[in-house]
Amino acid sequence: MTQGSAPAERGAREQGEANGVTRQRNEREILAAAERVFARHGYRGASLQAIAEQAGLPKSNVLYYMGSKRGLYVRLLERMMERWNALLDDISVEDDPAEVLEAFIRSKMQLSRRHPEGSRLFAAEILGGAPFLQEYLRGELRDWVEARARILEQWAERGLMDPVEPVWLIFLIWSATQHYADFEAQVLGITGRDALSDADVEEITTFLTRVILKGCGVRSRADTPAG
Amino acid sequence: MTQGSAPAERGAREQGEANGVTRQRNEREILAAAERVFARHGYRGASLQAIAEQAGLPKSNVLYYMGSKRGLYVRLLERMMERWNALLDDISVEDDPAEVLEAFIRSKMQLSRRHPEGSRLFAAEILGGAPFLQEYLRGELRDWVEARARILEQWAERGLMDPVEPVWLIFLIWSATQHYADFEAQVLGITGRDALSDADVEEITTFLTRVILKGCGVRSRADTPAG
DNA sequence: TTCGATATTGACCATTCGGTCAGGATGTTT
DNA sequence: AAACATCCTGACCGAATGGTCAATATCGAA
Repeated sequence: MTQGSAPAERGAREQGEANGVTRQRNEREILAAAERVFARHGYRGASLQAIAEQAGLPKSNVLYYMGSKRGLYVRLLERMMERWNALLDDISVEDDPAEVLEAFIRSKMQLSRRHPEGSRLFAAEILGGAPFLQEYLRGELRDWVEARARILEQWAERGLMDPVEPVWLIFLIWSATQHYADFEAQVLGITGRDALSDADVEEITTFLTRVILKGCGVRSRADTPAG
Repeated sequence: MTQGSAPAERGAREQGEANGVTRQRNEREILAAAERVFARHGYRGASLQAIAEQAGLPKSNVLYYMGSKRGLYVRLLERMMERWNALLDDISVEDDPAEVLEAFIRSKMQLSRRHPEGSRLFAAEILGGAPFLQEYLRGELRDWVEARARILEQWAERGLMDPVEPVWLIFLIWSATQHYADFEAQVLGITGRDALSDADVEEITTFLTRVILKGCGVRSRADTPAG
């Protein structure tokens, strides 16, 4: 269950050049199917058979493309981490807190909406104790949080927002936005909908932005249009 | 994967009377072990072998007590739902919004802290599309939410808080509190701790209460001690 | 001590798991 | 057409899966 070094899988090795259309399509299909199955059942609970069926390919073919179950899983996690890392990559103390926080909430919400399966895959991994992501959490992601936490602190010092613990605030935003992907089944069951519409998502985003910004004492243009 | 009616399992049937000490202890041990394993790996990913090992019993004995994997799982879910249902069971429009909301956040936080495995078990179930809990979500829980939503609306009408969409607010509180159980691995990895102390939990609870109450325009005694 | 009920568990079963491999299909280059 | 490399997949493997069952062990009541 640790990550270790890739054991030189037989197939699927840097065929970026000699790629056919079929290969690309199959690979895409497998990744999409695997994301669904892993998200739904977790690493152990997912079976290559189920993934193959959803991808419309024989199991052997999946292994031919991906080498191993573990390799496939790691690849999916890495793809999700890339999407994640692209979030809010360049902010500085000079930026407007209201704008940045709203952009954060909005982009995080969109990430959950655009990639619900990937979001759930990530959630399942963390839920299981993050066996494959320990290193990432204690390294990259920790630095990411620290850097943004310092900016939030400086905003507080300048009186642009309340002096709240920045890390708890970041967690609050993460959890609130992630919720609508990870707990989709619950949200839909309780609200009695088949799916969340774009309008729903926009409404929720507005709600979260308003409550969280106001809750942290961030001066938002919406609240003080003439100030 | 649907719930259906229990198929009259062979063993473990209303032995509430003729119970020995051993039975009680074994049952408790099995349930605790199963909760851990199901929480970590989900329903499909969990194995009776692993549960039996963690409970210090042979696999056959686990089946003797619990009848089947499915039965064991459902029993755990029901136990968790009972704990959940006990939350905030009696509130009325006459109550003080600040007090009620703080009590909600605090008790939900304590539930996640006291039963982290159960909390993660529930999360895994929802993550997988809630195959066993559809009925509960669309029935009991939905009513629970509706009832509280109406009270929140009335508070807003009376000007005791901002007119926010109550359901989104309830989801916000759920997600923010649940986060510290479900994403514990992430929280610990990022904050660099081995575990969250009581003091940490108290600090987080205070933070959440302050931000959310302020964010919804609820007048809290902490903010206006002389008002 | 005897005896019926309950508790316990090792052996076993059919099925599914991730993964291997030989060999045929396909396609590109000469 | 010949030769070569890549692609594809059915058959198969040992291990693990949830579950059954018969045999044994344990224990309270007679």
